Amino acid sequence: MTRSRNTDSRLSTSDLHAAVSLRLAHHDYRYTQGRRRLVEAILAAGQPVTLPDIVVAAPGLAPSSVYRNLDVLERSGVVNRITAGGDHAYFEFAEPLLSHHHHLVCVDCGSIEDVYLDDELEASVDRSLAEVAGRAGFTPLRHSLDLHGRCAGCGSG
Amino acid sequence: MTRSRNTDSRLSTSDLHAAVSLRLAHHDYRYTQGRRRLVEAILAAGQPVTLPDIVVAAPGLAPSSVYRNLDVLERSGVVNRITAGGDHAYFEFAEPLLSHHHHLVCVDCGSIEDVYLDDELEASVDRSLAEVAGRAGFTPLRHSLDLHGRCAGCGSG
DNA sequence: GATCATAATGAGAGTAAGTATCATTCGCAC
DNA sequence: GTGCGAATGATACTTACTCTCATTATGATC
Repeated sequence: MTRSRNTDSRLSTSDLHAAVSLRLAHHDYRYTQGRRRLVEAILAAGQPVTLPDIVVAAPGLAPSSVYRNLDVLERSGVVNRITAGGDHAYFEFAEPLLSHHHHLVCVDCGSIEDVYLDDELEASVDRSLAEVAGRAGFTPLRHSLDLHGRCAGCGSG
Repeated sequence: MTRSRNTDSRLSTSDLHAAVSLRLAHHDYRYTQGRRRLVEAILAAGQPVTLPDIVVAAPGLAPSSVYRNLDVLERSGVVNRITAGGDHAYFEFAEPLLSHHHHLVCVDCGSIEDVYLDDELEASVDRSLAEVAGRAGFTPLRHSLDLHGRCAGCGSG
């Protein structure tokens, strides 16, 4: 298990709840018990999770509510949806609740791990993307840079 | 409509068919009439397309066969599947049938446009990704660098 | 703390992208 | 031309996700 900046970049639980509450309030959403438990399930995972992951980790949560609330959290900028091609979408905290990072996506098992690149490269990427976006009349919101391959568990087969 | 290197980076139709035929043969697949028409529909689009795009453009093709054949083409390295979160997956020719590029993904309408970055930046990205992949015991196959935002048609709203 | 308007919940029905099935047809080798 | 295995395509199926709606929780106001 590689130790990444992931662990360090997390807010404390109380800070996280405060930040989430603020963002939900800004969109006129309530921070209910179910949403709090959902946020804690994602926090506890420490990596991108699918709906089944969440329901297993927090059996009291109804799948339909989890789907609905993941949508609410995404709309409020609390959570990002990662659609990497597997059966399920993955969810993780959005910036700046989790600092800017990218993903190692395993083409075999579908697992997703967070990785961090140095700021200089990120800046170059943003500059280049801004340039090509400008040419296309495209308004950038965020970029995603994922590495697809085989995770340590699945081997290089 | 922005003019990109997209148009220039395409092979001629006959070269494309030859390359596809080779790749299919290498995987013991036949290059049938239906697969040929599918390839031509993707070529004619000149950008990533969904299954409905293909079926509309080539009404003679049966959806079930198109799905199956897109799978065959993906397995043979002819086509890449892009899952960007919309309702449908997008398909386009894989490298080197189409030269290495990235995507502008519209968060409103879901459309995907190809863009090209300079080789120096690509090299830096690859170096950095190789480094973090190595630390995680991850075997890289390819990277995807997509810019999410709003396309010229959807505005900055 | 009680009341109330409104939002959230959750069980289940519904939707639709994509896959599996299988009898028929096609393509290639001989 | 014959024959065998692969490809086709209509259809049934699977399943991730969404919608519905009666019930319940939430937070503001008194």
